Amino acid sequence: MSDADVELPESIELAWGLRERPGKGPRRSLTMEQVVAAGIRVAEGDGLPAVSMSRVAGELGVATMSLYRYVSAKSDLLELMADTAYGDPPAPRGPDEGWRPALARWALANVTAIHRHPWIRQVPVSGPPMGPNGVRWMEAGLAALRGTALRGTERLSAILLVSGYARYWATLTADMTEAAAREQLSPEDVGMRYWQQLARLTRHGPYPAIRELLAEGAEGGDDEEFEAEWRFGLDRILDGVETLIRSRAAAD
Amino acid sequence: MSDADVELPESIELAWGLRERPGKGPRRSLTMEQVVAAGIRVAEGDGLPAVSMSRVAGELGVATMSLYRYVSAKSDLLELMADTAYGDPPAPRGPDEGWRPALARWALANVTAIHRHPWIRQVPVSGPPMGPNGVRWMEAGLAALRGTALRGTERLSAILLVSGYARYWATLTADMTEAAAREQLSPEDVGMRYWQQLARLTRHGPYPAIRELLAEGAEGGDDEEFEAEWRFGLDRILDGVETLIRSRAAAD
DNA sequence: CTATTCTGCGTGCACCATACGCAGAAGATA
DNA sequence: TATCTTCTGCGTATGGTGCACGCAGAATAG
Repeated sequence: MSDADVELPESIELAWGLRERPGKGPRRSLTMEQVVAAGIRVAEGDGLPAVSMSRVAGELGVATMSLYRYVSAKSDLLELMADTAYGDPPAPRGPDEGWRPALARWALANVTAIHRHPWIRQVPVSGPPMGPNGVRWMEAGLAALRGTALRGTERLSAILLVSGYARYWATLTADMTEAAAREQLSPEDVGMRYWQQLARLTRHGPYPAIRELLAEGAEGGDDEEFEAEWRFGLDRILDGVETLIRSRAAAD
Repeated sequence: MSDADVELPESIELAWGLRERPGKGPRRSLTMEQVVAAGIRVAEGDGLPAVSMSRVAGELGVATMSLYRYVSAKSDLLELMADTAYGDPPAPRGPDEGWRPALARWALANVTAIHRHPWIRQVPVSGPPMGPNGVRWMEAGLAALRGTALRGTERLSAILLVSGYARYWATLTADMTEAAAREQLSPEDVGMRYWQQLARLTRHGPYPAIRELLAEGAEGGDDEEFEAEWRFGLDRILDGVETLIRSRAAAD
């Protein structure tokens, strides 16, 4: 099975620059980068819902349908936008760096990337990463675990786990921040309000565990608290990975 | 601060049945349940994109705009649909059941719920759970961790972590299954094809960790392999939680 | 019996993704 | 140089979308 003739989706080939310019026909007046950049500009300014084909085309001064010469559907454009927005992965694991701090850095970089472009989280994921940056992030994540006793598929599962958590976390916090901004409140207030609402809903009825939680005093959301909750989840995952690595190492 | 007068979003109040029928005016001809059920029926049959206000209204034999007497925006309807589709949480932790099997059951129930209604994963989450079922699931998750040495916020973080992973995992597998069905392939083939595509893209260039992974033989996706990867992630998380519980217990 | 309030819903608006096909540009071939 | 082939941008058209607005009439309160 030779890899040379594996078929690739059109927009992926374009994004990787694997497409030779066809001999005939007029020159293209746009580049893929320009189209994607225009989409990002719109999303950055007015949010993902504002990204319509006509709006993006307007941004570039071309007709709406011209975009379909670069992208086979809107979803393609969105995917490429997300890939571009992730940007460069964090620096690879240094020679003296352990897998754990390296993976923690990688996880944080995931969160930062989403927070820098909050609209990313609304781009529906439609499969494993194939864009140039997505693959580079994958490489960086796997590199953090090189040399450990983990098998290949386990390494992959581990970084999928971490990135899933990071995405989930970034989504949650970005949602709260946006809700707060929309209603001219502080994020702390939004958190507080949620606890009050939950308290009202669960005051009566079979919710002992929730009431126990609320009674403990729900200090809802100053910045350190946020940070602490992120660390909590991440540390749980990394502890789990460490447990496995140790047991693997002990078995050899 | 009395909880009694905390303001709640309109559709939430309606869903919890906290709204007394106003004296005046004509009787409503529909119930919230009917509207939500109609939306679910459409999503179930033709996918979430097919859920338009007019389509749902048609399903009920009423005019499009009538729905807005029950729901303040389409996003409200989607949220309520998701809440309803989650259905009953799994059975609470039994008296002889440890926290770990209980939480594992809860995690699996999350996955099952999404797989049973795959469109759920395309409903954008816009905040912490407030629907009746969402809160009940929360209660069940917290209950699994009652009696452990964990603090309240830690318990919450832990179940958020688990449910985030479950959602992420269910999304990934559902995406693959749908892609396979759409192209008349088996899920194994779709996985295999991805590895081939990745191999082609990373054949040249700075991707040593990925090539190492691919060289190890990427047995892509029979059912046990799937199951094993799910267990991998879940066990990592639970190991992490266990580590913390042990250290807390030792400290006392 | 009247005033009030809430109902379902018809109309209208702005906007959306994208199928189709055409005129003309550019290189390939003769 | 002339013709052919292919690819370009894009105008037009289709069949949707969510939802603001306001009206006629139903039901209850006083």
